[in-house]
Amino acid sequence: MSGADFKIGDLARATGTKVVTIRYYETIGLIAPPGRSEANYRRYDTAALDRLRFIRRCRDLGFSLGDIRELLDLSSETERPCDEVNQITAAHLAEVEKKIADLQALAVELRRISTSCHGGGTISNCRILDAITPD
Amino acid sequence: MSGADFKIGDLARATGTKVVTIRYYETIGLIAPPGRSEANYRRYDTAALDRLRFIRRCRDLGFSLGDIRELLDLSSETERPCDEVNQITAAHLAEVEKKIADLQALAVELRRISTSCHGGGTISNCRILDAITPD
DNA sequence: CCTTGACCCTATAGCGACTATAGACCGTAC
DNA sequence: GTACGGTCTATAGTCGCTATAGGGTCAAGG
Repeated sequence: MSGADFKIGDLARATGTKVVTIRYYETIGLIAPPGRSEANYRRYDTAALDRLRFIRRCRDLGFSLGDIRELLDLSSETERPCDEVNQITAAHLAEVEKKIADLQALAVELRRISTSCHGGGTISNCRILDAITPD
Repeated sequence: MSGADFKIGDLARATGTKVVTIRYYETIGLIAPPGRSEANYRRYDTAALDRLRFIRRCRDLGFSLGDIRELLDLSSETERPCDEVNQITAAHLAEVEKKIADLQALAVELRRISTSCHGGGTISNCRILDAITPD
């Protein structure tokens, strides 16, 4: 069935996650403690691989571990309405868009500040520090 | 000279910084420990106010406390070349621009994922979860 | 004079999402 | 047998705060 049998390092390579991070996900209960080998090594099956891949993908999309926990919980309650998933996604998108807007405003200011330096001067007549200084 | 005499709460209000944050800046050595009143209250002068205002402004511009420390150190070494200030600013700008690009790529994906939901379904046939799931 | 309330003090722990370190065990190739 | 890479646990550190507990100080009002 869920045939293959991975050590934590295999899982790490297969998902692009660091070994310590996988163990961290276990300690916070995001993934279940797997079985152990004779030598007390963690042994994962393909279900664990799929779950971790999903988690990684969500992290790449910028979801928080809290969001991911909700998405994983929802994904197993097949009768709940899909709307809840969409709400999480939409809220996250809104956050990302806000962050972009904030950073763009920041970049405008930083460019203005940066161009105020025309090189060669000393700190004592530094235009950048003037530009940063309030008033 | 540096006439006025502020309690920490006054400084907080004047700069839009929380009291605990000011004390935190003191513990990490970003601002110097000020004098104390009879009752052991911190007492700040206008130089401290200016320094904290500068720090706040830099934080609003997204500089790390490490960067701010360097900027403050540089600002007192009046004979050093201004280039070092510009380098810090330029590096920060580059980071901000990279973050914007990353977030924009993310937003594109999230919008694609979000529009795959057409409402009313249940988790079992949720297109969003499909869209997030790798492969 | 006493109480109330707003302010101040220190010390410590917690947040998110890891990352780093120390010290030990396991398993295979030479 | 020993060197190397992988695994184990436990603990502390990162960044920039924020929260909590348990006090002391001070001015105004009753």
